[in-house]
Amino acid sequence: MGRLKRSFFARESVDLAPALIGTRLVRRLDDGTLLSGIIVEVEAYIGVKDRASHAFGGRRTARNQAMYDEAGTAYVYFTYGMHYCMNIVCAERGVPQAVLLRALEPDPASHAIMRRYRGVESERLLCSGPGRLCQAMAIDRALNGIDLCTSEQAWVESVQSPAREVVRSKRIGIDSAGVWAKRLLRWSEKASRHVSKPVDGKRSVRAAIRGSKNRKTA
DNA sequence: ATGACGATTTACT
DNA sequence: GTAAATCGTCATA
Repeated sequence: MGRLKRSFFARESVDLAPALIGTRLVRRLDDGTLLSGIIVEVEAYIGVKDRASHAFGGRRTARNQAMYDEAGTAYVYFTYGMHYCMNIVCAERGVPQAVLLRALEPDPASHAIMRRYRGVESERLLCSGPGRLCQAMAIDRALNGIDLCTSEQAWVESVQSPAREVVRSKRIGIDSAGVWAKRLLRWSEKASRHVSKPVDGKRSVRAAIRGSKNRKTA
């Protein structure tokens, strides 16, 4: 359906994050190829108070400057020397809030190309993680700072579909953020098998199988 | 100029 | 479960 407008993104990250679940991220390559997927997992980064945010304490650097731009701006950064992560900037200009896109349910028409970009066969592993989804969607530094409300390279669309059950949990990979590591600022579609990590308190299928085996042999 | 580290992923025990 | 991969970024000097 239609591209989401700036008014959709212009709100607090804790409000935007759950609203993004079930919408569609679309990427248009230079040759016109379209790649897309339904957003099934996101995290909110609350701003200067948020120890886990790149903008903690009001930090403003060459890397995170996009976080201070207007709502609907893409904030893409490089991390661990090999992966990209994509955020959607929100709130008002000058207020560094953003929502990290952590997982997509890839649309079937995109599977073949995503498999090539990712180098894996498993559909489940195509977009189930912030670095994975960027690799699958060919999202890199070049998209940092683009306006998702007007860009021809990437945008977000509303989707008509049955209500998706959304669950909250703790954010991933920010254990060193003190009390902020415990806040429930991650949202994911409960039924999705394309989420990057199981929600708190739920073991992965693999862990459950291993657990039952150990129980029998104990 | 330098060193520690990361909003991750992958392979392996 | 643990560890390696791999390099830009940021704080400190």
